[in-house]
Amino acid sequence: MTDDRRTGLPSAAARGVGLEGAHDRYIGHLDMDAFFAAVEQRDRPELRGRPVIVGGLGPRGVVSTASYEARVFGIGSAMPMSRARRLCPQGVFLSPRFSRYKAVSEQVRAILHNAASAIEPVSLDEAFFDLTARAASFADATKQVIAIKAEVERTTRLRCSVGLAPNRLLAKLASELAKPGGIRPIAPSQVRDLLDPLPVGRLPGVGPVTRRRLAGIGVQTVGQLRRIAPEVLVREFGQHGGYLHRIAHGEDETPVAARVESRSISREVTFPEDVTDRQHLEAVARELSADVARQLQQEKLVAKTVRIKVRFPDFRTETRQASFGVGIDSPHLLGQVATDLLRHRVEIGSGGLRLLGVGTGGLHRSAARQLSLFDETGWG
DNA sequence: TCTGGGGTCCTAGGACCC
DNA sequence: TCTGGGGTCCTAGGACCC
Repeated sequence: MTDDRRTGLPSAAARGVGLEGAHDRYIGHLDMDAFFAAVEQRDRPELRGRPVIVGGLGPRGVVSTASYEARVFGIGSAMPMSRARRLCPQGVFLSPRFSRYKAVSEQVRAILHNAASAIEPVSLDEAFFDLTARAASFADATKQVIAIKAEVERTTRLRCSVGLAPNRLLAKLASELAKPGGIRPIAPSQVRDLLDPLPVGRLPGVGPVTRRRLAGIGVQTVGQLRRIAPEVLVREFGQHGGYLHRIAHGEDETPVAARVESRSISREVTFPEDVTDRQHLEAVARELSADVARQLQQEKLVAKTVRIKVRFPDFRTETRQASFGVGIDSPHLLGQVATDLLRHRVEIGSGGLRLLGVGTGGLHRSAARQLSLFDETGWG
């Protein structure tokens, strides 16, 4: 913001170092419109203009993406598929084809890589990118964004929405405002007028729980949140309170930077029907472990903790974990630990389980990878 | 309406060590 | 015999995001 110096000490301290003299950044956020459904409609022209719903087709599936035609019926992401079918019986219901989406996503990322000094993918259909080092002014950055959007749409034959703003928070809000298919620059001078009327739930990081708690202290809009003293927010929400204060002011110094390494790798399944058979559950645990191990090895990582996750028919969810002094990546060992945890640390009642998951954490590079690093630097 | 699957980050309590 | 405080690691759960 242009008037950062106005607020005084607490927020300046909370923002951390390096702000003084920092000049405006030009941060972009690109979001593919109704991505999974749009890819299906692009690949199969007969689906164009029809309500297309992509998601899990089993009895317990949920909607991943609904095309704009389907949204007219009130269908949206995370909705149970059973409900979506009731709302729109004539809809076209499809299982996701992730490898297809991933290929498109890589095309988009390549374009962004080429155009920006840094990019940070958020998911298959979303990415932040930083034009600060490549643009002479906000107007110049806007021109570049127009070109980027055109290239993405020409290459993929899909529509996207793009936001441009001084930071990630605002860029993300901007791309939402740009939907569908638009470009929305937010200049620093516009920030307050734009934020103040928004409901707090529109801010990233404010979910249902925080929204309810904020409503409890009389806060419903960003403008109201902005007027709450930072000390009050910190007292109520701890660390998160400091974050709330900053985003209410439209402040976000987080850099655009691709994550280097996975912090956790996991697989889980929700069964079509609750499973009571222990043998079956243990077999599934071993399969999930093998999948996790495969990915660990692919990424040249080993795990120091192994975790299982169970969900009961009443939706209660529990986790159990075990840690080790050395890193693990073998499917057999992972499966052994997972089945042990399942057998000895969880009370599975007569109702069985509706979900079983195997996860790993405490990841670090495996020895093999370290050796190859030595090789690369000529020390091998 | 009946709730996926893949993640990230944070919190709080307890063990253990110095 | 009673009792410190800090640091780190582990565990379980939870909020949130796409």
